[in-house]
Amino acid sequence: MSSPKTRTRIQEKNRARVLEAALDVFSRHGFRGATLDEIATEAGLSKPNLLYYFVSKEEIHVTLLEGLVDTWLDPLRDLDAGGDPQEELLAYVRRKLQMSRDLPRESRLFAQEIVQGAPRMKDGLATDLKALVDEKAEVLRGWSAAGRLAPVDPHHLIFSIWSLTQHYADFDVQVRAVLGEGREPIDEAEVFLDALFRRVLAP
Amino acid sequence: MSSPKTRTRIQEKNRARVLEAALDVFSRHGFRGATLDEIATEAGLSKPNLLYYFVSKEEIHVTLLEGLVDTWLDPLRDLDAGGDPQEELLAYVRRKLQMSRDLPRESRLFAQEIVQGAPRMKDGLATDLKALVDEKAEVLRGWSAAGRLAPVDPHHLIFSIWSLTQHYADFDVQVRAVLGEGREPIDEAEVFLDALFRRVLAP
DNA sequence: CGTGCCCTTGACCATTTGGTCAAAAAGAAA
DNA sequence: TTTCTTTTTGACCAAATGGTCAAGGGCACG
Repeated sequence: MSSPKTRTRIQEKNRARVLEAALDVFSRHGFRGATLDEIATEAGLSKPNLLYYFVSKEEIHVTLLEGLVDTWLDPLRDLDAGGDPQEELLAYVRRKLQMSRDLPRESRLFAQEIVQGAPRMKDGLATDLKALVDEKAEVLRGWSAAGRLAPVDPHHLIFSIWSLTQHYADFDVQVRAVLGEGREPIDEAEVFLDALFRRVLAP
Repeated sequence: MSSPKTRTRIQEKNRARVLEAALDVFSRHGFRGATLDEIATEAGLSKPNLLYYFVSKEEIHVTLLEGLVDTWLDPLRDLDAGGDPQEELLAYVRRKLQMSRDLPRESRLFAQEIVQGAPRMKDGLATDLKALVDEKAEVLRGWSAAGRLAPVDPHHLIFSIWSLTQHYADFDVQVRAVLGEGREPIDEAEVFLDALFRRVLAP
């Protein structure tokens, strides 16, 4: 009945501008640290105008987060139980690293939400996320049992992939500070992580 | 001359209480998201009283961060160039994981500062941190060259240790949500990471 | 026990913040 | 062009925020 479907061209465009600006601001300062003024300015709208498209600061944040979860899990969904275990997992690592390269703000937004205790998405974690991870963990367990993959805890293996790839987006400043100028962190990470996981995954 | 050394017992005690409370609040909400009122309340002091011990919100944050850097790097300093490569590095992993267990708030405070671009500690990163890491990276390179350690990029190896261990403090909510109740993430991580790094480090 | 210093606080302040509202401006439809 | 709806905004508001200040309370020490 009251499905919020039909959107004007203007609505479509301005909501997108708001979300784009909000992604920038939220990912830099976290939810509490972000201000509507800053988002509005960066979106090129007045504050009341911004609140014409989203009823509250929280709605913007939640909208952003919701849109993000799927994007975030897609690479894991693509893991094919019918494929070659090592190649499937190495491809997953590559896809996740690619996301750190292409969507660093999204990664940091996500990271901040989790670090701060995920007050606005705990449900999603314990349901959707857990369900998908459990499913894929079962696949990994099967591979291990069949001797096609090292006998490692599948959940922690998945954590290790998340952690190692997202690190290059979330801790970018630190990584660059330590490596010094002239080095391209993620290019190097691609080589490093490929070698690392080849060793880790071999049966 | 104007060294801020001599501190009353009361000063010592109340500064400590403030820092303790601030650690809690900053690690939960980040710098901008934290409020003096919240810190004051949690410290059991009035706001003006709090500002008697620290001149500003920023000074509290900086004090916290400064005190943290050393603690954070100590485990790496302990890496002994004279020891057995694999055992030295595995011990480093264990020490870092122990810090995730014992000092999760400190880890999250640190993480938030980095994720937000390290506006209050960029210098420290590019100087102190880089210097120590470069030094230890040289040790690792030597080990690799001598065939006592896998031939991996030493900087990225160190990043991988940071990332994999701190993940269990910083992303605790997510890890627990995915694992479900009744599992002790860091206990499991100890086993998992030991196995992982044995494979990664072997020459 | 008095004196001087350290500590504490209630009252206060300017600014910022998330959010409202009525009215004007700009489209869209006729 | 007229009418009706969608967008946009200036003015406004209550609450929160970082921070100040003068005055009162406590404590140590002679």
